[in-house]
Amino acid sequence: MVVRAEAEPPRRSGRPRRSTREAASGDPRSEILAAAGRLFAERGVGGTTMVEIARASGLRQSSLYYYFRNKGHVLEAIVVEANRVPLRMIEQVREAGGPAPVQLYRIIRADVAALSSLPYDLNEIHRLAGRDPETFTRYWEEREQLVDAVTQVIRAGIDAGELRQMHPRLAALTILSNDEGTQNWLRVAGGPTARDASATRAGLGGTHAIGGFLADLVVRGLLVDASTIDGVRQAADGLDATAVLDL
Amino acid sequence: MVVRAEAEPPRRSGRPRRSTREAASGDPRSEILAAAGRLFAERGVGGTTMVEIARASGLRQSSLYYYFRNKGHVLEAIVVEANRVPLRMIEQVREAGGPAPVQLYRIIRADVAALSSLPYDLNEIHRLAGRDPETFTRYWEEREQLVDAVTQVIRAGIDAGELRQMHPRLAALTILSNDEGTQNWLRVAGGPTARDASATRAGLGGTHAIGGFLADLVVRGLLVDASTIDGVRQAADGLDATAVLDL
DNA sequence: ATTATCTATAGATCTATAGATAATGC
DNA sequence: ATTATCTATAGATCTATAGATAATGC
Repeated sequence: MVVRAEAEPPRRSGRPRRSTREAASGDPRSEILAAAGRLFAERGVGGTTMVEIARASGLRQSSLYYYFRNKGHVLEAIVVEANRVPLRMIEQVREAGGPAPVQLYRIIRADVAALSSLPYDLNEIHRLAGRDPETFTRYWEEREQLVDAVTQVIRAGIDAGELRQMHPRLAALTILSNDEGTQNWLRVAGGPTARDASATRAGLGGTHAIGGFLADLVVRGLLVDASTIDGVRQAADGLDATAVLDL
Repeated sequence: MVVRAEAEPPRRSGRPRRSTREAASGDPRSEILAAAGRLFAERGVGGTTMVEIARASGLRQSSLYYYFRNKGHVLEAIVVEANRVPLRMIEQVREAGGPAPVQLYRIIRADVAALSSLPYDLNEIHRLAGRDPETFTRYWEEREQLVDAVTQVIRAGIDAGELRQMHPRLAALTILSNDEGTQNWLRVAGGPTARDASATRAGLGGTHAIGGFLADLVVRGLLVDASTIDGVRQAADGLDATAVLDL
């Protein structure tokens, strides 16, 4: 009898892969999605082929069809996550409570960080999801929830007299689109290559600093009394350092 | 393959088109670029074929190659315009002079309007231009000029004590990316269909109002004395109503 | 037997070139 | 003759299915 050398985690069976390089992380489904996400972000969905996704996940092209009916379904699986991350984040912030401006500050900063760690370009997801509403119904519903949640925080701030009188939904949409715009230039910032981009990010103080700058700018712009921004920032930092550090 | 020189009168000869529908506006080159721009924005570059571009410009697929060597060159021709419009606009604003915050206000509002009238998605252009720096050298140079111009306005404002102490380039990048983020949601805002999007735009007061909101928000966030925003807005409106109305 | 992969391939594009053709201009 | 378009098509993909195969599990 041969003694098995390694402890086997969620061991699968089936014919072994030809290519041993790549992959090896978790389950193939997730590997495929991760690889596809990276490629979609880099080359766009239309510019990415199943062969490329396969190669990037250590499989042969046809093996992808064991997990996904076609490229559209790969995209859909990715997109489902797109709103989830920010949505969960906002809920946490709202549960933690505190004044509306503080919540807003934390939401913006966390959103920038969350978006810039996404493996794909949200703006492209928007475009694609807009083109095929049938498939992406769920996406648009959750997107709506996201806008609603931010709108409510803003409305609460207005009612409390902390934020200026304004159109809350317009403000919410503007804020979210600012975050997404920021994600976009964090991706390409400063020039063509990824090296330049990360150098620029670093030069400007990193994602956290950039998100902080945007949060500062926006919240200050919304406050009735702009001079209270320092207190808001400190309160937001305080909370970040404890309850929701993991964001 | 004879490429036509930069002729001045729009000459008309050659075999007649099969399809009389569509086109007919100016020279074929511009028609192709306009059609391609629309399609690229809608479906992405990778998701657009030469057949589709041809059909949309009233030609047969192969006829496109009379004007452009390949799809990449069509894209390049479009991209060249991408920074030009905002760049020209910023120059005009700077020439018109006035306090930095007023200039900034006008730049933001005009930029949002300019971007949302572009026939393609700037964010995708960024991504594509980032992937092929060789072809898009000119694009990145002009993009850099754009960032520089805004940076200088901000620096002037800081020096004059009108704007808060901050990292001018970070602020400039943030502002430009906000404008672009706004373009993006103006495109898809509120949901899947174009009808919804324009309804949402209208419901929120139109492009001008949205740009105004963003300008208000950002400039207020940057001002040393936030209460001066009303004067800034009025000054910006005053100038808009005279010198640079055409923006 | 079940599972996860592979190889092979048809059918469907899509690109880019070659060469024909229908106008106007000389 | 020159120009702008057309038709036709080779060659290059790319997708998605069929069917084979190599593991483990029973």
